[in-house]
Amino acid sequence: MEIVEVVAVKLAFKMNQLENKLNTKNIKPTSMRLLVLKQLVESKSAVSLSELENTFEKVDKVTLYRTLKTFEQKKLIHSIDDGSRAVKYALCEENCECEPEDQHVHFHCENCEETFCLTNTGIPALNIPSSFKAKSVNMVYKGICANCAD
Amino acid sequence: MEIVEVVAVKLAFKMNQLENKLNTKNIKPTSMRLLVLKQLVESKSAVSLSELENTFEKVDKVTLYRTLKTFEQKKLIHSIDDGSRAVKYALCEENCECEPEDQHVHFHCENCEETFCLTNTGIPALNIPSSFKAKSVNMVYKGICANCAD
DNA sequence: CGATTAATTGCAATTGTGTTGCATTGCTTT
DNA sequence: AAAGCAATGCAACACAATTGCAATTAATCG
Repeated sequence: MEIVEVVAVKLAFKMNQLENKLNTKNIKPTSMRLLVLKQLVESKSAVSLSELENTFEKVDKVTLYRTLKTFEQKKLIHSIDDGSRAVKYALCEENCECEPEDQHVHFHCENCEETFCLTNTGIPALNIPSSFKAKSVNMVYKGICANCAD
Repeated sequence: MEIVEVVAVKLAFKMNQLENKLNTKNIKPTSMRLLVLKQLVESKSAVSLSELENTFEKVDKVTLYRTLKTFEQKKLIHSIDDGSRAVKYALCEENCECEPEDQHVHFHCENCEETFCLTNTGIPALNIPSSFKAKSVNMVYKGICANCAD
């Protein structure tokens, strides 16, 4: 088997994984959506709509916007309000239902402006007054990230 | 002493308190700022710039914007990113330095859109990876508030 | 007090994100 | 192939945040 074929097979396999991810969440896997998902999988930090727009210069902003909305609604990704003007998005963990107990802490770097999922740091359950009925929670630290420190 | 005089004295006293608050934080107490501060003191929930704009129809939005920025910088008020499009502002507690240990949890109602300070619920210290240097933290619950429940 | 300087406020205009409506494309089903 | 529906692209809009500059007000000094 030629090298190129191997690569092609690996790519196909990868694409298949992405397709499965979409199917699992009941999202019809169009090529557009596969592309966006691929970008999200590969990115080390959360991305905003405009960042995504820059990645694929050819693609319309509104399409990306609606793609993200669909992904979020189907609980494939979650949105993060990091205090910057733009909402960021990142992949959910396996089996995430976006309930408070599924959610984790985020960190927003004031220097490079990137936002990271601290997936290992869950958000602790707090005793807020019982008259408030919480459905979700957003917890974001701001400061200097590992890459920008020193 | 006439009733009106008593009221006048009380008002003067109140204004004096507000003026003190500004002086303590090294903010020159202009009449504009006193007015905005008064509004902030009286409001039961956090306010956005546009809400403030509606309260004083005569006042320019930019003035209010800069007033809030000044207040925030001098740590008289803190800003809250509640996931709505607009940033909200609320008075700081006495002696607040806006460090993570001074900060408290907020609650944003998805029904009435109001945002409340849960001043009694501090934000717990978490163990985030030590490579991240946190300077501040924003924690907001979303759901249905006490007034909107039922 | 009047004149000079600095700080504050108001107005006009711009940027950027998020959003909707509608036309067009492309896929599915029969 | 035709009809129907979902997805995409284009244009336009809504609104928060922000900047630059002019006008006003407050503070300082002679």
